Amino acid sequence: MDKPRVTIHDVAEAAGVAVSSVSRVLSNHPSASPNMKSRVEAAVKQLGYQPDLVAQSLRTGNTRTIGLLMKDLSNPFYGEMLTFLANSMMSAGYNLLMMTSSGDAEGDSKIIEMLNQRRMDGFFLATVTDQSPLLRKTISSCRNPVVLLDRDFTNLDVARVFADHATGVNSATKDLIALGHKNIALMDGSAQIRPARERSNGFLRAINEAKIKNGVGSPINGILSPSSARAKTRELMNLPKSKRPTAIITGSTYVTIGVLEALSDLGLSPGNDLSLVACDDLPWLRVLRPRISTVSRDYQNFGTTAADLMLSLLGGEKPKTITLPTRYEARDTSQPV
Amino acid sequence: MDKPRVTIHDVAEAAGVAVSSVSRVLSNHPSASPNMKSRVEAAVKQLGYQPDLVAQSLRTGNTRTIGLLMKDLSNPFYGEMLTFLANSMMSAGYNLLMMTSSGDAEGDSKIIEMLNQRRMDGFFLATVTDQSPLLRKTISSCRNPVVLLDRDFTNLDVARVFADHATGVNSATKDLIALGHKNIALMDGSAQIRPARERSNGFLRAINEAKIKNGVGSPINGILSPSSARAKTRELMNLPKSKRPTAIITGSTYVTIGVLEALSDLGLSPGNDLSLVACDDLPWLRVLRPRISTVSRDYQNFGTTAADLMLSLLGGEKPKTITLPTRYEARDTSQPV
DNA sequence: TTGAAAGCGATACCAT
DNA sequence: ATGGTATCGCTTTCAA
Repeated sequence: MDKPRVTIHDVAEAAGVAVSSVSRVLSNHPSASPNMKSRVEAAVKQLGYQPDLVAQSLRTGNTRTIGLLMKDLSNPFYGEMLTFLANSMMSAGYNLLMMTSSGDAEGDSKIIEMLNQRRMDGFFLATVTDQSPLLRKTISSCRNPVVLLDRDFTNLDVARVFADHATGVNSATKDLIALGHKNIALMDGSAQIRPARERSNGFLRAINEAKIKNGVGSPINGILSPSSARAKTRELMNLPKSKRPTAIITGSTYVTIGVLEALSDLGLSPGNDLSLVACDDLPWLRVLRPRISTVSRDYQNFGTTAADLMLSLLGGEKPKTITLPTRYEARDTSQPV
Repeated sequence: MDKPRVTIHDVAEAAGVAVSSVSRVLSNHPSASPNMKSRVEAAVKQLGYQPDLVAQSLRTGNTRTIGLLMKDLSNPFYGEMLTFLANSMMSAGYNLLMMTSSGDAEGDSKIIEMLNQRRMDGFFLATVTDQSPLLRKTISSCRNPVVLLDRDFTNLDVARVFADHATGVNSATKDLIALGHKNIALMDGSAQIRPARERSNGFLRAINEAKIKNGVGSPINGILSPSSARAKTRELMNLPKSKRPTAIITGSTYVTIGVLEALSDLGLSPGNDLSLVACDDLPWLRVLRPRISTVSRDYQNFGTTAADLMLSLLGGEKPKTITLPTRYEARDTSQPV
């Protein structure tokens, strides 16, 4: 039942050679006679020896493991993206130690420190905020390569993968304006992280360029669940007609779900009673009727790009920032006022 | 830039004490004078010392890390569930090393071996199949506690968390039969894993008890993507009327999406032209109209139950199997023939 | 080509 | 209560 662990010493003994020789054979060192090789390999096979990766890490100083921190594995976009990230890293021989964010900067900071203590070879970070000086400092203390996933700590010598949310939302907003909308609501999550800020930027740029005064006012941030999106939407739709939005742009999937629920509550139909653009084009959106207009990003591309970037850093290259496109696609719910 | 790592030796030297004393203070050993304590703590603080967890693992033999293997992080149910699993384990002081399945038994077997070499303190496994002797053998060689996530390797001394798919699907099927359906199709994923098999069982039990001969025949397995579900559905709906299903039960989210796409292609509306029951009640289903009948399981419950079970095993308790309920909820798409 | 031994950074036993 | 030292399992330098 409790078989003893077989170590490199056992192999050496069984083969009648020194441990250093065993190590050489196992790591394909050039100087190893065919005879030595076969003896060691026979012993390895016979004993079913498997190297202890913890000991190996302590000695060599690298773990071949990348730490990953993100807020929320249940976020559909990140879930999809992660599959590709993980697969790319795995086929390059790296593993992922995944941590879910605690929800605040102090907690995330602690997690990153822990990953450091575990000697991670690299870090993928999607922290809960990118505006915290504490987190900024903790990240700067990471001894190994860092790739930020759509987070924008400034003046940090790390790599970044961005999605160009601003351009996509800007196109969407411009299209809605061209369709005659003057009361457009952007409902989004936390402005503590880059994506929501970028969407705001793209949105406001279009509003300002068109020189309309947007009846709804500024982007609405801090909506973190379907239920709060639902409540907020009902509130908006009950405004006096002059301030009531004729179009809504939803920044995240959770918001989209809540908005759709609210519209259903109110007996309003998107595309008909108001226009709607959703950010993130997930599979289930394809089965909704009417077809909802979207601003989409490619999660496969995001995942593999982040992995490639990490691998280049591990290979000694310099950190850089890569921005991936987003695309506005008008469907049934982009309609004239 | 490349600051040297500060070790326990550095702390000992700075404090003018022995390394063993530093270790004692850090692990709250009873015999440590207040004076010693304060000297060490001062040195730790001054140097910013943080223990090396790799070295610690090698010495103590435990990593406080649980290995996790699953097919597909993008599977929405597992994504949601994982959040709760991860949070529970983290608050108990454990981390998760997450691996995505390679797609075949050999690959999964290799991954589990690797996790073993990394000295994981435990294993959460949702392998790509639970019918492989190779995998069975590899799992039995795990030295630390194993919790199977809805996988059913028999005669293995490990813990299991099951969802009672059979009962939920059985209720759904019975309801459809009561509504007059005699041609019911169950479309599902791989029968290599327990969930699809259980759904088949629950389905067939209802069919046989009702003594109807189901026009569609046996459950349809092996549907792994929306596109193949879409193709299969079109094929079914083009059958001669006597064999054409009047109701469909979809075993997974991917299948549900594909079926809905196909129905849209064919100009058929669920609830009206045929009945439909979907397994797994995800948030976005709530915004579809008509409301789709579902067989649901509680992902939060699944995640925390799995975590609690693992923690009990780590605490020395015996492995057991826990089965969690599923629930059939009739909505707008369970209609009379 | 091969073996002996030092060392990675901790913990814990054994003296004192 | 404290210090010295063996040990965890491996890699790598240094001699032979």
